[in-house]
Amino acid sequence: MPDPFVLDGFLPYRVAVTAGRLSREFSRVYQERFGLSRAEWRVMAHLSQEAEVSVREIHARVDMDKSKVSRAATRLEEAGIITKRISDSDRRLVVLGLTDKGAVMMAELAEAAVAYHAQLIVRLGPGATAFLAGLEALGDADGTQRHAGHTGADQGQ
Amino acid sequence: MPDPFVLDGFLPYRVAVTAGRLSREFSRVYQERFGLSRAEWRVMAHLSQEAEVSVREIHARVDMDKSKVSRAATRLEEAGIITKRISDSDRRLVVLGLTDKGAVMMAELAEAAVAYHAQLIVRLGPGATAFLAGLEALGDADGTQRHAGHTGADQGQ
DNA sequence: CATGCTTCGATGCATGTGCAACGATCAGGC
DNA sequence: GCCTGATCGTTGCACATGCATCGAAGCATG
Repeated sequence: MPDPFVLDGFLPYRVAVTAGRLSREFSRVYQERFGLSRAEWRVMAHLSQEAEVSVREIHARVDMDKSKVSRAATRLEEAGIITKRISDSDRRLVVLGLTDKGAVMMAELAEAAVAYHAQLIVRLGPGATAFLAGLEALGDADGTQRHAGHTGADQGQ
Repeated sequence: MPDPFVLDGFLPYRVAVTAGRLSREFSRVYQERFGLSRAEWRVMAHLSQEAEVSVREIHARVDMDKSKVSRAATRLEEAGIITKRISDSDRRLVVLGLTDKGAVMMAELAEAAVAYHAQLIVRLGPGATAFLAGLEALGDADGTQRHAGHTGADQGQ
């Protein structure tokens, strides 16, 4: 993209479109199969990484407002997929954890995720490593700029 | 990402987070300066590429529901930034165009966009080309799978 | 022209979302 | 202990979003 503005080459635009497509593509797995929303899937995914995660941790690490995390957690709890309990060390914290039912679901989801990811790597071909490095570069650069509090802006949609 | 599922390495997740960050970062320009929403900015951006664009064209080319495009266009028209008129050749089509005021705005926005894009290229360093190729690969692969009508699913998050 | 089918854009409606409170809790100074 | 300020999660509210639907218009066939 030289001087004139060319939308099709504008990076935020292209990344957003790609993100939307990938997200939508994979969403079929958790939506059609388990009826999970995207927010719910993200909470589940975090729980698959660590047995117990607080709402705050999820909120801090990704593009999800804390109210979004909170509501997703409530829905998942009502569905018997996760548990919510007050932390012993800090009673302001709400600690989330998978139920047995949730663990079974997550195992299946993880399998599907790994398969989908492998498929994407194939699409990327030999440039996969460079692509990941690019994401890192963009993400880190942003991390450098952010500091105190957060801007309050919102999600990508 | 080998066998176990690792969220931090999951591509749809990483791309979505990066997209959100870039989008939010650049959104300050059009939000704080012109009070545009993201949807409105996208419509404007399309109009900067071609003098006249129909709602359909914007909807077809990106992750925007036609109702989203329609409403964004209505707001922009009310703000005196764009014009809407019925196409002569096909009276179902609504053709959008920038007003003088809109053109001035877009000129400034384009300048900011070009500057921001250049900044991102710097962040990417020598891997920029490979990163763009990766986006292409992911996007095209998806494009290969889509064919007749569209799935109906929309927008990310 | 008449008929049936498709496409475009707008709109009603239910739901999701971000943001700003708010209560509860914690940490620190005194 | 008491007070002040900060942090965490929830909730109210206004608004955006997606989806289904609708009317208007095109397009094809006869």
